[in-house]
Amino acid sequence: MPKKVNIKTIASELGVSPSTVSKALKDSHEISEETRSKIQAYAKFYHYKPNTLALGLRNQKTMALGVIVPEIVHHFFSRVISGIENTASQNDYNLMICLSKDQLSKEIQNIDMLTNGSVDGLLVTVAKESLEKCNFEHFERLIAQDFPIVFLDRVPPNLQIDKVIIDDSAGGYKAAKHLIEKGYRKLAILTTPQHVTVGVDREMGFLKALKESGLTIYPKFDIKVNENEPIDSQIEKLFSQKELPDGIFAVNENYASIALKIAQKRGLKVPDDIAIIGFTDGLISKTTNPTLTTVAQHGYTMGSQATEILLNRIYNKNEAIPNQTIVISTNVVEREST
Amino acid sequence: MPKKVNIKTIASELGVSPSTVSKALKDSHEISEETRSKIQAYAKFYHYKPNTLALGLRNQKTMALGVIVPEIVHHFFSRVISGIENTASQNDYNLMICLSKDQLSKEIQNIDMLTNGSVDGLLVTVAKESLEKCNFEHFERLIAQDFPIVFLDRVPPNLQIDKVIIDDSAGGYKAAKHLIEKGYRKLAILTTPQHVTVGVDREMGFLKALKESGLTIYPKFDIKVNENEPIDSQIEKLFSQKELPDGIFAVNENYASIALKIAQKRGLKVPDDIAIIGFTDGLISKTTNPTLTTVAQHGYTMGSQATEILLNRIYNKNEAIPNQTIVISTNVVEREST
DNA sequence: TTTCGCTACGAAAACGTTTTCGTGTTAAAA
DNA sequence: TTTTAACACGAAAACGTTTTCGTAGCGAAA
Repeated sequence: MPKKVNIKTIASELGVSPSTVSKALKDSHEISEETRSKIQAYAKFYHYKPNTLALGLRNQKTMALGVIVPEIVHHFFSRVISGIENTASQNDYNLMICLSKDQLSKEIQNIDMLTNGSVDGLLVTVAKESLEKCNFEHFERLIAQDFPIVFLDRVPPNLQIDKVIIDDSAGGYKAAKHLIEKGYRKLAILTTPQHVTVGVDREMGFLKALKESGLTIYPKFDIKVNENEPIDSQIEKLFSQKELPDGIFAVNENYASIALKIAQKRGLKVPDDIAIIGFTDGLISKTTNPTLTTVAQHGYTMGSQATEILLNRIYNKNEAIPNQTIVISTNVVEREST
Repeated sequence: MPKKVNIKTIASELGVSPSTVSKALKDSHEISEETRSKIQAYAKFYHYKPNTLALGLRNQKTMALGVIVPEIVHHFFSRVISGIENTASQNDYNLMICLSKDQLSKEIQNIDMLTNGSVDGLLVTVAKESLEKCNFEHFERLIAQDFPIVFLDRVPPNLQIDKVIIDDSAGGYKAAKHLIEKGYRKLAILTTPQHVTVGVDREMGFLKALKESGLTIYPKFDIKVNENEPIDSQIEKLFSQKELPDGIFAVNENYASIALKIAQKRGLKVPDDIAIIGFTDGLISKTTNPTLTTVAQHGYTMGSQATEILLNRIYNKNEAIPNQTIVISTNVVEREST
C-alpha cells in the first residue's frame, strides 16, 4: 500500500529538489507553471499533508492549544471545553486536553508536558489541591517566561494574569434577591469549604443581598459541605432541625438536587413549603421534578472568551498587552422550584 | 527572565557538545561522573525538559493519541474520554481531542490533521453524517497504511478493524426481559431512525425478547424519533392514542426523561400505570423523580479497553495482529420507574 | 561581443533531539 | 619504548519542513 509521502519522497520521485517541492506546494512564483502543477498533482494524488511536528519545529509554532481541567465528566467543564474548541478550531487551532484530577502533581506534570514545544498557549482551571496548598510556582515560572496562558474559573490569587471568571458573588446575590422577591425569608445556604473560592464568593454575594434586605442567616442554616464525607447526610442535617428554612440556595447543581430529594422524602412541597435554587445550569436542573431554578453560569461563553484572549496574546506575542480580566455574568433561570 | 533552555544552550553554557549533554541527561556511562552531575544540576536548576516536537520528529513517536468524538458535552462521550485518558496517561500517553460535531467534513479534517505525525494512534467514534452517507474513504486510507486506529461505539461496517462496541442488541433484550418480568405486557419503544445503528440494534434485541415471550408490538407503539424535529411532540403522539402502552423502552436517557415528564403531565403514575426504562446510565436517570431504571452502558470501560488495544497495536507495530472486536456488555440498573 | 537581468531551480542552514561512529588522551600491558 | 585498550568526549547525520541565498541558463540590451 502507498505509504505516507513527504516532501523528500516527492522530490526524488519527481527528480526535483525538496525546496522546489515546498515552494511549488505554496504556489511560489519562483516555480514554473509546469513543474508546479506536476508537483501539486502528485501531492494531491498521494494525499500529501505536511508533517505537523516538522512544521512546528521549523516555525516554532504548533497551532495547538493546551487545556488543563480537573475533570471532563462534568457538565460545566465539558461546556467550557466545547467553547474553547469552537473558537480554537475557527482559528485553525487544535487542542491538547489534559486532566489534572484536581491533583497538584498531575497539574505540574501536564504543565511540564505541554509547555515544551507542544502548544502555543495554555488554558487552565487550577486544581483544587493547588489552591488548597497555595502552590503556584509552576504557573509563576511560565508567567515569568511570558508563556501565553489564560486562567478560567478557578484562578491563582495575587498574580498578574489573564483570566476569565464567573461573577460568583453577583450570582449569589441574584439568587438571594430572587428568593426574597418570591417572598421567602428564612433562607439557608449549602456551600463548599473555605478554600474553594467560587463557593465562598457565591456565599458572600448571597449574604450581601440578605443584609440589604435586613435579613440574616442562622448559623445552623449555613452548611459547609465537606466533599470527603457523604454529602447526603450532611445536607440531611439541615432538615433535621426544629425550625426549617423556607428557601435554600445551593452553590451547585448537585447539592440542589440532593436537597430537593431529601425535602420531598420528608414530605415537603417544593416550592410551596420550601424553595430551592441551584447554581450551574446543567442537565440535572431541567429534568428533576419539579425542575430547578438555577443561577446559570455560561461555561461555553467562558471557554470561547478565554480562547480569544489567548489567541490574541499569541498573535501579538512580545507586545506588552496589559493583563485582562473578563467577568462572565450570570442570570437566574426561573423554573418550578421557586 | 530565564528563557527556556535547550540542549544546545546548556552545551554552550557549559562548554561541552550537545551530544555530551544529551548523553549525560540519560545517565550514559560514556560521560564521566563529574561532567554528568554538572550537566544534570544545570538542567534541573533551569527546569530543562526535552522539546516534545523534536523528540517526536527524531523518534518517529509522539507519545500522543488522537481522539475524535462527535461531541464532548455528553455524559457518555465524556465518560469514554475519561476512560481513554486514564489508561493513556498510565502509559505516559497524552491526548489530542478533536470534535467532529457529527460532520463528515470535520471528521476528515481532523483525521488529516492528526495523522501527519501528530499522534501515534487514533480512537474514533464515527460521525453520524459519515454513517448516513456511508463515506469511509478517509478511514480506509489509514487502514491500508496500517495506521493504528481503534473504533468505538459507532463503527464503519464491513471493514477489517479493531473495535470496541456496546452490546446494544443484548441491551435491548435485557430491557424487554426486565419489563416483562415486572409484569408489563403492552410495550412501546422510542427509538432512532434507521441509520443510527445503535438504535436499530437495541430495537432488534428488544423485539427478539418480545417474540420469545409470545408478545408483539403494535406499529403505533414503535416510535422512530426524528432528531431534526421537535422531540417532545413526537413522543407526545405515543400518549395521545386511545390505547396506551403500560411499558416504554427508550433507547436513550433523553427520550426516557421526556417520556417520563409527559406521562406525569397526563396524570399517569410511574411505575404503577406505566413503566419506563432508558438506555445509557447518565446523571439524568439518577435525579428524575421517580428515578429511572436504565440499561447501563459502561463508557469508561469502553474507553480504557479501546486504549489498551490501541497501545498494544502501537507497541507491536508491524507485527500482524488479527483484528479484535471487544463487546462491552450492559446491565439493567433497576430504579424506581419500573 | 559583452553585460545585464530574468527565470527557475538547488544547496544549505535551522528548528531540538538522539545515536552512531570516530578520535584524542591516558594508563596499562608487552 | 611501543602497542593496546579503555575512557570521555565531539562530529555529523537524521527526523520533515521552510527560507535565504546562490547560480546556471538564456534572451535582450549595449
